[in-house]
Amino acid sequence: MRIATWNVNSITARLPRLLAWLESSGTDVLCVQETKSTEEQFPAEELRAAGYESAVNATGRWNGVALLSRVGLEDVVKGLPEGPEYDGVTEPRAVGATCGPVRLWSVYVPNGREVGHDHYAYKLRWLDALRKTVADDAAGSRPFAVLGDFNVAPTDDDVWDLSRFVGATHVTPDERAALAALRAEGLTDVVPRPLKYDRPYTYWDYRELGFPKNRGMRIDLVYGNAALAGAVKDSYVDREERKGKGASDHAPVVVDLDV
DNA sequence: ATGGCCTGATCTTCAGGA
Repeated sequence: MRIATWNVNSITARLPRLLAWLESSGTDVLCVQETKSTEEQFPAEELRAAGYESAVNATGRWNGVALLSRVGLEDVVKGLPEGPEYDGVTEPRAVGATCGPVRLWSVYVPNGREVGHDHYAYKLRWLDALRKTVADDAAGSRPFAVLGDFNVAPTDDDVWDLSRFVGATHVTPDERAALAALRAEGLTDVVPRPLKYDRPYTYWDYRELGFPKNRGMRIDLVYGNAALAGAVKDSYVDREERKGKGASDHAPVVVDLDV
């Protein structure tokens, strides 16, 4: 079984590439982030024609997440039950479902903007709400994972030049502690192998030739419980999908499971 | 070549991304 996560940066703009990639990669379940769509705009019919059911949590031009599955889609939960609001709004950043033998969450963790910003405090509260939401499944015996754009680089090796991130979000001790607390519930960081160079970056800024210069970050993560992590046969970053015209600024992270 | 982005909506300008 092949599962994957991909921040597509607009599912409408990415639809041709998304459909082509689903077919070429043979992915069974894809966790999608940044749909930048309403649920009405979401291309569920096109995906259904390609063989995928959709579970969508999306409200408009910002955020938006989905689960696409061709192996079943049951017990859908939209949003974190105890998730915090930002500016009085509960943003669409999480959706969970059971897809055949595995239960998965697709998440888009808040960016944080700047250390000390209200959005940064919101990011930390959001990660704690995620931890509480997944604790039971993380400790359970059914294969389970949280996949998505975590907007945190877990280690110093997960950014292309640490000196460029002094004082910035994504690398602070508090953000990394929030990931550690998530792992402490029983989740393992399933680190993919890079297809090129030595580090498995998943995001490269559109600006300043970030991708050609391999100025990347590993912020799209797969956190699996023991049953899922133990079933991993392979995992890689499909950097080929970051190439060319009409690419997202994130590449898919693929995980092959023997389940 | 010493610069260099992309998206959708508020739409020729902006917020947000990280």
